[in-house]
Amino acid sequence: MLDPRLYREDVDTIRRGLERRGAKVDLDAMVNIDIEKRKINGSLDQLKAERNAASDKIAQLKRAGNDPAAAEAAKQAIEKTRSLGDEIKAQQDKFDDLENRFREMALMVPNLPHATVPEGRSAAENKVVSEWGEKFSGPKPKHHLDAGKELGLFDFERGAKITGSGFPIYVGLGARLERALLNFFLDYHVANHGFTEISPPVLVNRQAMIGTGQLPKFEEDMYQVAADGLFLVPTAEVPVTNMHANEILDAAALPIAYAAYTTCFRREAGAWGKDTRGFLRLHQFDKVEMVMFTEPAKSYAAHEHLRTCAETLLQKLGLHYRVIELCAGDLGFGAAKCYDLEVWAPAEERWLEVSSVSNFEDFQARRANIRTKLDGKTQYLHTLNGSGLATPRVLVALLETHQTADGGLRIPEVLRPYMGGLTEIKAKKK
RNA sequence: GGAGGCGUGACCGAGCGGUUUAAGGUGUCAGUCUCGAAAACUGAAGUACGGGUAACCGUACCGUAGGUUCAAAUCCUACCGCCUCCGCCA
Repeated sequence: MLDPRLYREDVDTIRRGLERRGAKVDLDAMVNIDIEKRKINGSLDQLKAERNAASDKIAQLKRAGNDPAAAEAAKQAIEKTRSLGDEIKAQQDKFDDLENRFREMALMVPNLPHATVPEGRSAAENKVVSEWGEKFSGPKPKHHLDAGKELGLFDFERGAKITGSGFPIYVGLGARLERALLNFFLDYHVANHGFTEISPPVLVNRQAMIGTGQLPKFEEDMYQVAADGLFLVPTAEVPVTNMHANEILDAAALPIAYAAYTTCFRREAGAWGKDTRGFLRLHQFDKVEMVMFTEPAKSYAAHEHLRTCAETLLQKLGLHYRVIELCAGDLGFGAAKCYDLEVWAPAEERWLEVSSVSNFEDFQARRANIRTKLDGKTQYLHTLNGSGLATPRVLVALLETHQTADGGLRIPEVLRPYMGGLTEIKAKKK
């Protein structure tokens, strides 16, 4: 959520920011509601002040006790004040209605892009910031689906049988490899990057989903448990950020850095037909998410730090990747600035997004009411998060990058301790 | 699932219709004392919105949402959360 004061004091800033994003919002309607709301608020406050004064007088008269004249005066005052209550109630209802309408609209307004975010309307205009490692050379490896199937690492057909498409089953060494990746990610962040490990619920309530910005706008992308009014998390960002909702965090404890592994659930409602084959777009996948809470002045340094944390993992896995800086038009709903990490898949012959590192500034903190006391002032802090990392696409890149000549898979050194020392998943002899 | 208890400021905790301006304590900040610190003493200090150049004034906020009343932290209803006991299951 944006600072509500902006709608009164500097609508142009909002207008410009939304234009950069290409977001359509009826700002004029919001401004008008706000003006009307304030008008009513003024007269409402006045009415309440009158009533309070009258009530005080009544209290005084009553305290006079046995004086019959005072008792009579009190009776009359009560009679006179009664109608005030009705008027207050009517005005209050009008005010509440306007406020609710404003809030509903405000929750649908995306964050404003940071000044450093490049201009652009779509992913085509994103900027490549850096590239690490060398482009795969040599004969084109087998496609990850074929390679994985031959090695017996996963089973899409049976996953579809018990649930539907987009819900793969990991089998044998495939399951272990996935678990190895997650353990490596988590252990590495905790041991080397100072993150505290969190294992949160994967079902959350509506308020949490609003707090991080998934709702109300993206309800159709979320899996719901209707009977309990709960949602399956699309990312650990939701429970881990909202952990601190309605709290005032000790400034001395900042920055707070959490790393959380959860399964993630996404309906991908708007993505029919896109990447439906294989691992590239799943309804259920596993991810380690990094979440940070910082004081406002330090969030951009933290943003770079998070990006580095995610990059390190890819380097340790020996994967060729690049860093993308999203342009204004491609930014996610709540992000003020965002880097994507894309890993190269040599058989797929394209870059695959494996991490999205975003700074939300105070956008989520306002929604979830997460504050800190800084220099004697209570204020919203900044939240950030980034994947570190998501397994399916990393697995794809591993299968295609570290494939042996006969279709086996070399296990990167950092994963071997998690694979019982295994150095290679060998191709089955024909 | 059944019965009972409890949700109050950064934290603990009193208040259970009207001088509440939410007592008291802890913690925080400033001052006195001290070479400096601790202790002690004195004082300051909530958040949001609106009005005003400002001092300040008004309004709202005691888990959440309704209700009763001239007036609600206080009474009523529902919901949420926590605790205790019982039952059931691991």
